[in-house]
Amino acid sequence: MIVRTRFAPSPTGFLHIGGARTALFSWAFAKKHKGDFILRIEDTDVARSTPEAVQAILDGMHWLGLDYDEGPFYQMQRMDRYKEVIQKMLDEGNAYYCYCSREELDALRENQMQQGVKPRYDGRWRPETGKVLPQPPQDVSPVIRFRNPQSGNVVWNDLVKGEISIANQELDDLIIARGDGTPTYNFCVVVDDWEMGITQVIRGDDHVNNTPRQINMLMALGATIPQYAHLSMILGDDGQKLSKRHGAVSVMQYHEDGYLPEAVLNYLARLGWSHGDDEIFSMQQFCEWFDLDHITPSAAQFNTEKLNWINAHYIKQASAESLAADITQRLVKLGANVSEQPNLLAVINLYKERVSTLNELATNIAYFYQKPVMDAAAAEKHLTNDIKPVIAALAELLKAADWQAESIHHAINEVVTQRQLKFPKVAMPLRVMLTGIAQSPSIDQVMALLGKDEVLARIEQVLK
RNA sequence: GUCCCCAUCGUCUAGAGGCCUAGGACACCUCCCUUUCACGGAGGCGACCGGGGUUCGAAUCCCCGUGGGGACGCCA
Repeated sequence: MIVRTRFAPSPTGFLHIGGARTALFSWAFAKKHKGDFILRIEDTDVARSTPEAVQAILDGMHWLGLDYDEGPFYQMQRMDRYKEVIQKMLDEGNAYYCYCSREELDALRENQMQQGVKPRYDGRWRPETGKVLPQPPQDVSPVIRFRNPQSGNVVWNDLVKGEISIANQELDDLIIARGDGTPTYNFCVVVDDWEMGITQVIRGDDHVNNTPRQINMLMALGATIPQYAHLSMILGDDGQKLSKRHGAVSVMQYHEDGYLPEAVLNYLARLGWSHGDDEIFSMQQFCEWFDLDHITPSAAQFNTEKLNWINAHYIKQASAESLAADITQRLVKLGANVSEQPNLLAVINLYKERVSTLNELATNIAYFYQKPVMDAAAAEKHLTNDIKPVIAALAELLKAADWQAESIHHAINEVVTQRQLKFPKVAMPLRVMLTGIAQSPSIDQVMALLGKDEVLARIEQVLK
């Protein structure tokens, strides 16, 4: 049987890191088995769903390169079909009308909570043989409930968590259609997973408790039960739950912060899944290796430090050419004027092994394209009066120098030898004058790229 | 409260009863490289939640406890 997986977000916000990992695992599972990956937008909560959120999810998936074979399907466009199935369930006695008002239900729930029992519908409108139902009130438009079995257990072998068993007694008759006739989440999922032929449902483990209900409905409909794999959640850097209020960020924020999609993907792949000691691997490799057996059932804490390390790796590995367009944008954002010279590719190559994000890269090389911002502490420490004559002498030598890193190095060495100094004694003030800070790659290479005129101008600026 | 799930270094994890003196990675520390800072290289620190079983033998299986999380909506 062909594998068919799906990612089914509700468009109430951006694609966050947890959703991205769920999508990644579903996607990889389909790829691994040469199956289909389906995108389904669960937008039945009209009040909270927005087109902007749909777009944000699409953007996030596109940035990560998580392409889908089918969809996006929108549940709001499948209303007719849901209503047909509801009618079928009504006809077959698997569903029934319930005329309880919200107030009535609230009171029931509160009462049960107080008594310390699990709040659930008491079945007062559930038809039973020999039972006399109350007279339907005129002013209530009824909801439709699924007639859940009352005995036995629902058992499934979760592909991540192992066997899970829940007693039907713990379940109640859930609402599958609202008073206005629109179907609810648990029902739409059932119809869609069934009719879209989903073979493995890979989703967050906040859905574990929905699974027995869904299985019961699937069985009532005579549908094939898919396999389920419930992924545990991702905690924030601080070990706290990620929520809209606390720490949850869009995957697009990682783009903005200068992370490469391949780094985010690689990091996410290793969060909760492993393949021996392998840490760095391509998505192609991941799709070959991926399986559900090596997913941890426990929650994982997000670790930005490690993401940074992986990102640094991918930046190092990337060609300057592939980074140039992105870096240009970031430089412009920093207010730098990216001109022909110094050559951006050469500058990127000089710096890409030293940074862990693209923002860091852009920030670090900005001084090539705009006047350096002088770090006060560095200036005070290195731009001492006794060194200024030395630099002035060097400037004279440089004026005549052939502008190559090697000849620049020679010029500096000449001054260093003449004055009987250590190399850093000259290199450090130079570094601060030219870059504004006390850290940079080899100063001769920096100077070579910066250009003779600019170097002399910057030295002059400080000396005068 | 009720039900469900989870539990190995600070963090991500390896581990399917003997290969475990518990392995790798990030972080941290030391040293090396060096023109500063990084990068890189070599070392180091550091964990099986507790208690009972089962077994010749348990990080691995079972039970209890503890701790954490999730679910209990006319949200998804």
